[in-house]
Amino acid sequence: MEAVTSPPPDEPSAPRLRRIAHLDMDAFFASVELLRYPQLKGLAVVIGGGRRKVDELLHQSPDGQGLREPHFIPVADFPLLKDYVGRGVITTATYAARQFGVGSAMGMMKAAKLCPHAIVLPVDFDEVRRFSRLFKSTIAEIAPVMQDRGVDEVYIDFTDVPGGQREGGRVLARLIQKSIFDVTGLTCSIGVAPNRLLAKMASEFNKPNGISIVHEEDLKDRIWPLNVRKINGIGPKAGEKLAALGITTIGELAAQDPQWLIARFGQSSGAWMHRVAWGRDDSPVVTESEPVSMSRETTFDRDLHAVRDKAELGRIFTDLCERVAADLQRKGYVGKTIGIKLRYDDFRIATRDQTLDRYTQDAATIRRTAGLCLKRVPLDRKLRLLGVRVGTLEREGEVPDGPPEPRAPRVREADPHTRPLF
DNA sequence: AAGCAGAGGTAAGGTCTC
DNA sequence: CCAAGAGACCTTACCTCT
Repeated sequence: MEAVTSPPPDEPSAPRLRRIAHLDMDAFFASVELLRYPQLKGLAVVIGGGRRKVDELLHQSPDGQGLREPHFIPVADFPLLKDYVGRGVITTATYAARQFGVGSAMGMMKAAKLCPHAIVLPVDFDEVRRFSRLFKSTIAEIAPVMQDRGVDEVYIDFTDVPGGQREGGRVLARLIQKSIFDVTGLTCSIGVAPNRLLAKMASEFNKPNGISIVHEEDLKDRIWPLNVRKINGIGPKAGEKLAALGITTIGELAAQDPQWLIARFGQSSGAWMHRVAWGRDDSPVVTESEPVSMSRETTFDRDLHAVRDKAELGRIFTDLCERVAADLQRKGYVGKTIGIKLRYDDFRIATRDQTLDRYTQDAATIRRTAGLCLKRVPLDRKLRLLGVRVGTLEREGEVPDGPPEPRAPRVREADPHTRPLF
């Protein structure tokens, strides 16, 4: 038996509890922009969805030569406003702009009306990604079991990290918060709880720059009073359906008979709803995962007609295929299921796909297969969006080679009234 | 010839998230 | 005529094989 040289970081006699953290960067996109352009602090700023034209306009010098710092243009002062921002949406807005009712996913035109003096900035995705990598690597050095959840969010398993048990995780959360601020100058909010589900809700309790600790026994007091929409996975549709059934809070959801929920939401969703309302979730923090699909899609500047705008559509289509192919090649993946997506002028969506008998990352193959998909979809309405997707991905080089028994693709007949157009 | 059950794949649509 | 883009996952239906 060797002598104890230093005290263990956590209470030695206490049982080790599962402690999961959810970390959310505060107003990430806007904060990154403000770091770069501090002169905008306190002003109404809307950050646009990266429409190419907005980007061009803001970075173009007045004489049309070369790139420069973005102009700070109030949205109302855009020349040919509609041409530039007509179909774009706001990614995020600063608090000063939010006061006017401007918010995420709102159309730019609407934002222009609500807050004409707001400054428009294009999203600088490279810069956002740079800060994303920065804060994530900072976390990973302290707590290696970390799961990506988009650019500004992660889950962290505190259970076996030194300090992860102290004060329910508060000590480690503080350390991570401080480290991120030291490295990036950005603040974040952290929730620590027995599982991911509760941690995600907890991280919202004390924003911005806050820490919130939730224990099993807090369920009744702190979770059940919340609206069901606070549950990650209950969106507008399910929220509305629950409301129509007279269920508003998580507590009311928890009070329902599981079978009653299953009868209304299906086996999987119904059972899941009951589980999460009781705060139950044993999903692990997954440190790495493989992509399932890659896609490219674009909304046109104006609605396009399959016949009249055939040439333009064809160019866009080819370009999308080439971009997906380039993405696959750059990231080292091949895929087997080729699909298209289109959105009509009335916003209805149609998708078609076809599974090949061999994996590919080749633009021409993708283009050819996607073209077949396109023939199976009605093209009598104008289109506003076109997308190309490649699914059933495998890492390049690790592909089970060739099909044992190539099966003829089961393809539904194209509508006889629709002609293959491009 | 018809029927059933279960597994696994394919296809289409939908929901949800950031 | 306000309403992006990328990705994951679910449900339902249908097909094939055993």
